[in-house]
Amino acid sequence: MEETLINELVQGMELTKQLKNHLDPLASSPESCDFLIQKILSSYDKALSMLNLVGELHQVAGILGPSSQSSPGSENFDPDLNDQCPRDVYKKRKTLPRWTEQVSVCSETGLVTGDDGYNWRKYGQKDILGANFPRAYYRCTHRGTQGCLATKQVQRSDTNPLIFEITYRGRHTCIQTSQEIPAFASAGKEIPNQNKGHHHLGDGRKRKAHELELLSDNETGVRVKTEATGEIFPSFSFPSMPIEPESVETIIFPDSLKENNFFGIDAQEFLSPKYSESNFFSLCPVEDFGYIENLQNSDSDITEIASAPTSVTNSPIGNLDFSLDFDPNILFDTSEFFSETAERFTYLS
DNA sequence: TCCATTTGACCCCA
DNA sequence: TGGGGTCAAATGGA
Repeated sequence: MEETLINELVQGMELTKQLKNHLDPLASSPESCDFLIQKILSSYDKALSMLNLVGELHQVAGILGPSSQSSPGSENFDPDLNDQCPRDVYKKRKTLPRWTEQVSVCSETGLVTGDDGYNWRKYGQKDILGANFPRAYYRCTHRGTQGCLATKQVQRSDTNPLIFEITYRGRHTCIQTSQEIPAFASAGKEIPNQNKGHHHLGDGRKRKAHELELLSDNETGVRVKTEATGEIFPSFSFPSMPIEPESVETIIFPDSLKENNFFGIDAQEFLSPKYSESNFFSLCPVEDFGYIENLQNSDSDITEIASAPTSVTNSPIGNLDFSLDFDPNILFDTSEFFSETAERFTYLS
């Protein structure tokens, strides 16, 4: 916790320095300055939130075992969990912190891929009563090996099909290797314009990590606006460290990022008879920058979130192949920043 | 062969 | 008792 807190503060300081450099009107755009300001505010906000979270984390630590707090990201596997009766397991899971994100996309958007930096495995999908779209259930890949209890649920909003609600439950107690959390800066450089991309990670395996993708036959561009204010600005969050359980966040892809070709993107056909009528998209949430790192797709990724169990290949959305390559130099020195971010993700997990 | 996804069945709780 | 959440066998892809 302390280390993470320090990281946040250090990051805020670094960003402030970068912002200072950007204050030169000839060297920077107003968008990038806004972006940096938001990042700085976010860092300090999270640092403050961490201080307020201490009590909660103690509570969680009591549930998961002492190691979950004293050494986040280390061996936090609760050996008793698997041996417990199902009732106890359910009780534990119920007490895990939970928070929700709403990921929205504007209609003219293209595909956005990425993930939150963690490896998720889908373990179920269910039709929810009263909901037009099924809910997908994911859990951390490291559940078996490290006992990480983090799960998430992804469901498309009924009221606005362009909004996905992602409910996270439990914090990651697993160790995400550096290969699994590549630096964001590498995303734009190492994964440019991939066709039907299969992105190899450190372990050499293809990884299907993105839970949402956005498909469109229109020009790619993602913009997210906060529901509360409608204000459009770069807003990234760290669901790994929720400010408070049950909080709802909206992830926004700023125009500035779009203009800077922020995302390396692949698109693929979206196949679903149930949702093809409205050209449904699937997109990946971007939590901080860690989300954007693993840009990949697979044939199954799209359907796993938003498709009906029985898919038909009559989607009006054709094979798409577009990309947005982010030039990290436009905004700041990403290598340093994202290495810190990766470290923080590892730590938080 | 390994791993991820699918999906029907089961369990728990309101 | 029904719905939400999870399990686990079957299946498929690399």
